[in-house]
Amino acid sequence: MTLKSIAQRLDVSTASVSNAFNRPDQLSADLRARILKECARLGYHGPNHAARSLRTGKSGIVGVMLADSLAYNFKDPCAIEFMRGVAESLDNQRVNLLLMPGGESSFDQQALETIPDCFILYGPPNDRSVLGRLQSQHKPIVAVDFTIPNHLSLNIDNYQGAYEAAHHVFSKVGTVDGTLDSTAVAVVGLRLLDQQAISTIAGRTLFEADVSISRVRLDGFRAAARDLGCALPDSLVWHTHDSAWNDGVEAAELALQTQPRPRALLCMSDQLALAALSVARSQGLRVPEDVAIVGFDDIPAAQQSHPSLSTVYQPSLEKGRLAARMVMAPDKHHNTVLPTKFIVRESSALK
Amino acid sequence: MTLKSIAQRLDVSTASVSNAFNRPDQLSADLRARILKECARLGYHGPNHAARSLRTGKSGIVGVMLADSLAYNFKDPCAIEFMRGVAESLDNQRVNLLLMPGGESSFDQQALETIPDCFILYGPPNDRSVLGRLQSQHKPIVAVDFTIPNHLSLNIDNYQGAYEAAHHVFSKVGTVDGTLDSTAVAVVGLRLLDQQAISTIAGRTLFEADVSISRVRLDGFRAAARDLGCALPDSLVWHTHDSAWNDGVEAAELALQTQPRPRALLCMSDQLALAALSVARSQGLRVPEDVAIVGFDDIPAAQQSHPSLSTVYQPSLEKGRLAARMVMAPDKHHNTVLPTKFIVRESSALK
DNA sequence: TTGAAAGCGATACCAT
DNA sequence: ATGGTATCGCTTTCAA
Repeated sequence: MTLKSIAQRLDVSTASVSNAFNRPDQLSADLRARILKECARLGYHGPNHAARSLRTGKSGIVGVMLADSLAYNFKDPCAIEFMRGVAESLDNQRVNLLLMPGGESSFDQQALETIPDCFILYGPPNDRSVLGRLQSQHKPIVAVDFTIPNHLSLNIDNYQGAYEAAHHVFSKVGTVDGTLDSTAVAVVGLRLLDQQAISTIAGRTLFEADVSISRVRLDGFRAAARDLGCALPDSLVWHTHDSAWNDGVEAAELALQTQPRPRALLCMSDQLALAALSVARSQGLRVPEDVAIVGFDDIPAAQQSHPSLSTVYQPSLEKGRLAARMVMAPDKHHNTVLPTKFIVRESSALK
Repeated sequence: MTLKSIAQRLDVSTASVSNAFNRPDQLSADLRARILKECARLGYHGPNHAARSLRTGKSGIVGVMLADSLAYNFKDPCAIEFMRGVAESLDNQRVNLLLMPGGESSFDQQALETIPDCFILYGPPNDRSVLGRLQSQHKPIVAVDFTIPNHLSLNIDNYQGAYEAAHHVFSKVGTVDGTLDSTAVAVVGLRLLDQQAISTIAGRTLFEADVSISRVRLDGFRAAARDLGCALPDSLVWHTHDSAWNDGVEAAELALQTQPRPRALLCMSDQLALAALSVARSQGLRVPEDVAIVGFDDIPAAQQSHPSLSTVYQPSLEKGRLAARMVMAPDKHHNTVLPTKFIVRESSALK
């Protein structure tokens, strides 16, 4: 069943059949009705996507490229909220969404990259080469949570959120009996270094702030400490590669092993913080009395945990919605930074 | 940059360039290396997907059609786990995934349906007409959580899980002082009727068991009650249209309003049960002492709630993995029913 | 091993 | 308002 065969059967031109589907104003209502009716009867359900796309150069699909594998992102509550926001905006515009992994890409994968009309990049793709490829297509691109020169970007105010969180924590536990305590606060960081292993950042080279949101968060932490006259030694800042439960557990165990034991843990994601919470509990530590714990993101589970988690709220859903709107109408938008907000809950509620 | 222009620049045939990408054995290693190198230099990143797909009739994409909108499914923990499973299997095979909404579809949407090489249908599509359209394409289809004649299907044992859950609940609260109590248990059901409004099923026409997994669960509940000599009156079985928080709250409020108040709530999803939990709490009811609550699915939040939620575990992740494997190799698979298992936790832990 | 050419299914220009 | 036809970029058969 092709458009052509339909045209022959009805003894009209292919153009008319095509127009019946795509440009109702180009033919009489009568003819259009007849064509559409016959198509339904013969089981022709409309133009083939590949052919139409080849001819028009458009696909009606927005590509959402994730930083790494799809499976990983389906485990990340922030990514899920983000995708939900994108889906919501796109649904409204009757546009479709192709999820693309940002890992190493074979030739077959690369062919995929030619499908979408525009791209939302959720974080810098693991495979750095895709960036150049996408740019060479000259299609709209929106970078989320990072920046690409000469393209729209959408970020959140990591610095401010981190600053507020750290300010709160340091002012609670940064001094002991009025004297500065440089061992009071440890950080469970995420992707601060270019390594898989969990370790402190002491003596290592950090990612720069322009490529790593974690680095920005760390800078926020540090600034708050400094402004309060406190210190945040590198030897108390831990790096993890993934935000997965196991990494959080391992890093939290190491962090809480330090002598003297830190009185607070600043975590760079709620997932890490939740894992830390469970480590603290299993070590018989009271939260927040023995150790305060603060997260980042404000995923749904943060409110539901016990104790509930103090954290930095970021508007993941709204970020997704906006990213979709931006990429659909790039000319009507500017680079944007969405606000974040520190939320005090039980896990840091020291008097 | 097209394959043809590359061929001209290098003074070779288009066939050779194509072969360089697709069939290394069809040309000398030297020539291939030269072609690939020049492509990289000139910024040709491989064949255009639409053209290749038009020509070969394959796309390297698996379509995952959800029952309704994408946004709705990104809110459903089961759907997310399922998609994660699919993504995991597909990642391994270097195949890609196109998420497709199963709601009402415009012509543009219908064009999308011609892209994938095969389809996973996660629940019966809201728009019933897509089923016929997909079938007429003669591509592999796997139906998940429902059945299509002459196509592979993958289900879970809803009946057994529901039976176990209800058996547990009725044997705890089904009799009072040794006499049968037909008001002991209410059901918060999901999509039992073809209506949006929340109501009991008394006097209404239920979906049949072959199109509604909820109906199967209800049948399991009923059978367990019957086997224990108890009753499950239609007037205590509530229907909701969505598994969203608000629906759960509303249905639970109505259910708990019945006089005498039910001693247990059998909910058809954990989302509904969690909402019921919160209703019970806000009414000052103790769970499980005043009212026991049981869910279905065993989403992650079920263990984390307080009290933790008794529920029927279903292997959503594994279901996704298997669905992907089935659709990629339909001949090697048969219709499958995955087991479910009732898990007792605190919300029904009556002695 | 390489090249020429047909054709995948649709669109849109240009005639009529 | 309708029809004829070149063309989108690529794959693949067949011949050289």
